[in-house]
Amino acid sequence: MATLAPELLKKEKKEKDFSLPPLPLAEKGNVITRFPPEPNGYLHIGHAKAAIIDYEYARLYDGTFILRFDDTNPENALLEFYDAQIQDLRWLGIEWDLEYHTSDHLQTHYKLAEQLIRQKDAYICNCTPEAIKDGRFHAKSCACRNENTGSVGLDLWKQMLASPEINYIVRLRGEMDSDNTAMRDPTLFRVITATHPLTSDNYHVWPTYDFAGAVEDSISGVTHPFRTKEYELRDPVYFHILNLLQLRTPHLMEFSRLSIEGMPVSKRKIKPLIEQGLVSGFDDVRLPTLRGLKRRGLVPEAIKQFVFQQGFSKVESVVDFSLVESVNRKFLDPRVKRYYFVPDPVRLVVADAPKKTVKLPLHPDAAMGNRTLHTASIFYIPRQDMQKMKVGDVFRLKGLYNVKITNIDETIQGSYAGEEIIQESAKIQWTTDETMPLKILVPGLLFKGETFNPESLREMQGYAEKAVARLPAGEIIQFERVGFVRLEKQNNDTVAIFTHK
RNA sequence: GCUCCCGUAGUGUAGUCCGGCCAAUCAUCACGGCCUCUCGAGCCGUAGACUCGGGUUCAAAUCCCGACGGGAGCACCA
Repeated sequence: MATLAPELLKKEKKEKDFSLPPLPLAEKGNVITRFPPEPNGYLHIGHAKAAIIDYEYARLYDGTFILRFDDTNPENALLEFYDAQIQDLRWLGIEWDLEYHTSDHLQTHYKLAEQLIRQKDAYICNCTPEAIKDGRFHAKSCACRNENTGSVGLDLWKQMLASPEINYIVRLRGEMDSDNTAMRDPTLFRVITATHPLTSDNYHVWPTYDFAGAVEDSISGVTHPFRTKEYELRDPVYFHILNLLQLRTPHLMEFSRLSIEGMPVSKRKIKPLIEQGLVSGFDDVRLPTLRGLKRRGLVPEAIKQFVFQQGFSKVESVVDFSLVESVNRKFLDPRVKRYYFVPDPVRLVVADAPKKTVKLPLHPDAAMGNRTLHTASIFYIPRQDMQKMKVGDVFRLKGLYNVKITNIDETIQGSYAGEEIIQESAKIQWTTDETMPLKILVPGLLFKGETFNPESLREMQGYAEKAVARLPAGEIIQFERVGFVRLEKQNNDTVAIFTHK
């Protein structure tokens, strides 16, 4: 083949697909996956990774994909986030076959709990949290373990269900002497009296993640649940619970969390910044929340591809944002309109300027049409470019004609210097005196190491060409020689958010 | 402290299960060139890595042991 058609070999090598590795124990048509967010906040890039992997595997195997809200802690779940998360997922281009809430199934969970207690595989513990913690640390069990199970346990369980005043917990009879502390009789149910956004005050006994997660995965038919690595120690708990209940055990798998250098995802870090007014909210353009990324001009396809490129090993990685940028740029470049923006403008007067009407292409390659500009003798050009120039230099007003500099002062004086393109001359973007003043917000790294970077959001002031004023908010364009930006309305003003170069 | 997971260029990743075809893949970043009326895209090139130490073997990124480094868990959060 190498001798017959060497070009084929070459091409094969170049095409890199980021398709998912095959799933173990998977058959086409028989794969069910699930994405189980807790409705307690906005989705971020880490959630996106999980959701994309879950969703894409279901698709790859012609399977079923479930969106399940793990809302078993009424203190955390907030009504607004069910919807917000749905919107974020839709934006990502993810579709699900089934949607439900773990809180829909509390009665089932109660029945299973009862079964465990009856089997003496779970017990009611009324020790103090401190005692429990201490016991777990020292691998010592308490008296409740043997006393409050079976029929005695069942009785206490009924009391728990009957009154929120009975503040006991249900614990699994695991292995108190296990090396794995997760197995030292983990909590299965506890009393939480906060009002739940969906079930209101109807329930006050709530399953913990260990119980609810395992049970839901099993009874909803999930075949391949993925979770992040920090749950790995809880795998034995997961399987133990299902085995005791004689429920089907899915094929659990873990992958590492995805984090981006300088862009924290944790609410613990972000919330104080919002409260201090250092970031505008969870949709701040410096944040890796889906909303932040969207505002910044990241497109869902790019996020998806970025996730694929990361793969999903168990290696912890801190990705550089430039990897995200480059993927995004490849999506944006072919389909985004070009305009001129002049940062830090300086006035240019071309004394003998011919009056012209020019059509400038909206894209260098793609057929996107033109915008029309009328020029006279007044222009604005970037100060930075002018600082490199001296009297006598010739540069080109990009797409227009050449100008020879005759004087440099507060303003630049120039003279018309012909139309033909001079290969080695600078081509500089410009506006006429018909401009649109525009501010570009330039996001940087929110954190440098562990400390907040006070210069993480800079501003670039300048003039955009007038046509930009007619573009709809939300449009992403490229300002030539500046970078990609997304336009946004902020109190009746249009501002641009710098996406990346 | 104990337990578990992980360790390939600056960053991310393929390869590790089933040792040889790996003088190690691809991307990104950096640098240089070509192309282009953009500092974008495209094309070409340069630079850059198997954490360390032992062992097994004819042969180790790949298997074994140990160290070191990073992460996680020891919640009535998920």
